[in-house]
Amino acid sequence: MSRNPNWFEEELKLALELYLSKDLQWHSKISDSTPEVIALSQILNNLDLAPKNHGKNFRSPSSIRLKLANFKTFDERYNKLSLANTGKLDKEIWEMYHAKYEQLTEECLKVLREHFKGENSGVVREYLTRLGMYEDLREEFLKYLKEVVKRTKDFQTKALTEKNIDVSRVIMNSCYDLLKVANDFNICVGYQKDDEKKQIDTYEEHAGINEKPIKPEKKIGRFIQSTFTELIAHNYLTQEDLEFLTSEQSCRNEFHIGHPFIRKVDLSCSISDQIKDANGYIRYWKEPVRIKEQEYCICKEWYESNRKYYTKWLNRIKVINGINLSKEELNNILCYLKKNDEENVYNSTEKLIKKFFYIEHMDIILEKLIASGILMKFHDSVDQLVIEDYDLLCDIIEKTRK
DNA sequence: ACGTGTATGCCTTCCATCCC
DNA sequence: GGGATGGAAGGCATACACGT
Repeated sequence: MSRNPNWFEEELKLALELYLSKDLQWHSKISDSTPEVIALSQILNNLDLAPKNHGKNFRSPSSIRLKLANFKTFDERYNKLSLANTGKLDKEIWEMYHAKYEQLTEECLKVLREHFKGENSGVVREYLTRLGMYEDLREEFLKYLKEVVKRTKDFQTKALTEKNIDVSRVIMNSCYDLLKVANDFNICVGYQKDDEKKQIDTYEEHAGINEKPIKPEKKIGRFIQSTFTELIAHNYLTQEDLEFLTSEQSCRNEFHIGHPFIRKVDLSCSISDQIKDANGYIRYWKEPVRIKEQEYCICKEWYESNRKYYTKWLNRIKVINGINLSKEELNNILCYLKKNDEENVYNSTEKLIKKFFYIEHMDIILEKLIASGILMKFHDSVDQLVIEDYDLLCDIIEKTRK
């Protein structure tokens, strides 16, 4: 591949302008993805000075960074040499302009007006605006845009407490539209990166009244790994649970998966064969977990359709094994809650503590029932506790029955 | 010299197809 | 229709090449 041409005087002026406009901290953190570096690269690629049919690496962000590093060599603010082998012209341009930034800016504007032939959108426009190519109304506009976004978000928060679900939905959708327009504008003027756009998308799925914005769920595999490790860390699994999880039939019934949830492994032998099924296909994650002095591998064959079964089991384990109560006592509390619910009698923290005065730390137990999703505080009130997951409640009553 | 791009291989996730 | 099976595709870490 032919070598890129040496830097032209005009290009060096633009590079030096960027160099001088930034502080030492900025220089210490630049990379090929720094917006100003990208912008300058795009500008240099669109000067009519650039040779036709130049290679794709012509004045790439990497080369811009290198040129900036070259200027660093001359900079007295750095007490050590940055890069040797700087160009002769680099030195000349540095000597000519490093103490005359205002004059350099004028020169750069002249270069751009005469030689820049490219598009001026996004980061490039921002860069040119900084140099004074355009009047900057952007700053002013962005200030108002920020205020609009802030107020829109306030509306969203208020919509969460709106009692009429249809009204809530209409407000949420309108807010969503507004935020999307603001977001698109921010991206268009290079104020926000493309990947930050996702934050707005989560609002689209918002269901309305009394529900938190829906966050994208962890992928099933990661979800299993993180929550199961949490159970192990809290020592929630009993010997009986472990036997259940190593049984193919039990796991098929409970989780609808085709392999035992966990499989005992022998660390003295190679693990690679122990994570395979009878046909030699890998069905377990290779990193074993340690539970009660025994190593186990976790089944990796989880699909999104299994999530509901696993979550149900997980919540049950968290309540039954995570609340320090006998099954009988837990059953009493849950039956009482169920009965009240059926008779439209409301529950409150105070009332339940009073009723179960003989159980220690009833307040903590109620918090755990809320955390597990069985109960919820209606409109964040401690005075009114309602059943959030009736099925889970009944499921646990069934499991704790004598 | 060093950050970035690319290739590689292993591991994980998910999909298409088969079979009961 | 739904579970079992095989394998494709995706994800990720790592090594290495590249540019200047």
